[in-house]
Amino acid sequence: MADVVEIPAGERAYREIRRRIVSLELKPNQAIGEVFLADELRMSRTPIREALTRLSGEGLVDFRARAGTIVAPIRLEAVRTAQYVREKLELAIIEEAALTQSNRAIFNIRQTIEEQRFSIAEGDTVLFFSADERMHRCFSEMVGRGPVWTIISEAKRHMDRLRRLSLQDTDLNQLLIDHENILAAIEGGNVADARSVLKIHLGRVMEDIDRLSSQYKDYFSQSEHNDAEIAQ
Amino acid sequence: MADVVEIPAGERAYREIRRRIVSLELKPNQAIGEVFLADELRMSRTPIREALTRLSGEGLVDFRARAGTIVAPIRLEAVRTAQYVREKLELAIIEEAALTQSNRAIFNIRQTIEEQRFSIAEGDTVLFFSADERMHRCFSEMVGRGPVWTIISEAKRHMDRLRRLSLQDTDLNQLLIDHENILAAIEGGNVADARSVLKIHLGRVMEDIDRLSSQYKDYFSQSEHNDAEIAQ
DNA sequence: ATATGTATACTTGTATACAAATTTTTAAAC
DNA sequence: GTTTAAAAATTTGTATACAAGTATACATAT
Repeated sequence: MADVVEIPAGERAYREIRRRIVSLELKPNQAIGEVFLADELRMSRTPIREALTRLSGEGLVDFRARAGTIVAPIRLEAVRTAQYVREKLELAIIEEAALTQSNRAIFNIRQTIEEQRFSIAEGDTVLFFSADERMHRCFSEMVGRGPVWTIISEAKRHMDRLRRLSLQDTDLNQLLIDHENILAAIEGGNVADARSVLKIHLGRVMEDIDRLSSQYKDYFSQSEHNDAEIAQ
Repeated sequence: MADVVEIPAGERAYREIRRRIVSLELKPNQAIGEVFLADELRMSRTPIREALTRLSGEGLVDFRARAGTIVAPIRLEAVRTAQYVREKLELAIIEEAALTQSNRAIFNIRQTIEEQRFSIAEGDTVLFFSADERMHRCFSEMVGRGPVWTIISEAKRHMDRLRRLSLQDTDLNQLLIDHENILAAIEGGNVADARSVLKIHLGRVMEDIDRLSSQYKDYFSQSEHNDAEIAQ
């Protein structure tokens, strides 16, 4: 008997608000009152508050005590950190991947690549990036490091919003070619190639930062000295 | 005029409960009712709930809908992931550190090492590990990657509880020697040494896992297939 | 026109009340 | 003694009420 599980309001709120933030439907620095969201999502303030609390922990929402809540600005420092973390971890993973021979994994990766090709033909950029995510996750999973992708993914949230901004002018075909080359290197067991192609590939994301951060100036944090606090 | 800022109840609850969890004052798998905590910390359930929500996001607390809340068991999978992430990131950082010459940073590191020596003499293991943390953070900061340590630190929380378990039988002097060797390698600009010593050093933490996980069996998760969920 | 002080409206922080689900206890039947 | 069923107690999930701080609008003085 399949138990139909009712998704709790707090969970729904969390997912929906996060979706709106990373999709830029809610813009960085935009004020989001709790009553507004509660009204919008048809629930009381309590689950909304739970969702905002979680999002605040992830750095996507900033509380300003009794003065309002805002979508966190894109912090270039956080983007820079995410890029560093991602590069170090994913390079280590791709290295192991190239040393692993798994037909199953190769098949999965190829499938996401085909999906990317399709999404380019359709002009569906959102689908492209979701397939892209799946592919990178495959790399981690094929070497038994699935949870590492979760860590990368969390560190990457701020970067994801930046990526959204550059969606229009990104050359998706180039990214697709990168992906094919990475897959080829993995299949061929060519560690050096896998590393170098991936490194270049990951670097492309950072290329447009200067342009974007001046074009969408009010989406970014100005101070630059807002570090996430951490009590030992 | 120095504004005396009142720390909000939710924040106090979060810090206190987290402290009790990582210090093993609250034991893994132990039930922690919201009313109990509210009574204990002299506040209502609302800020307690906020704290637990945040801790749940960090994987230190598990909610079981309407059936109670527990301190999350130590998940060996999470420990393994933390070890991997830490090693890859910190090795990259120590490499850069060895290539950086900063008297200021060297001084800071040496100071934490002296503090460690003092804490061993005093038999204060808690102080030792807090100085240890500060030292590792110094490495990140001296190469301009402070926020990376935050990421490591978060990934590391499960490992921290395991470490607490092994406090008694750990040879702190050996760890101190490791630290001195790492510092020497950094000062000498010896990248290879810095890497290899740190790698061995980080590996020591994992040595006692088998013994501990059978000795304190009920502190650990049994299933081993509890991955943190992540919606793309 | 600009600056300043005050009142008002708004927003979050916290407490409390209530609903819904789960676990535990209790009782009964076998 | 064991199993089953029902009832009670416990626990979280959500809504609402209220408290307290913040920002805004407005009047006033310069």
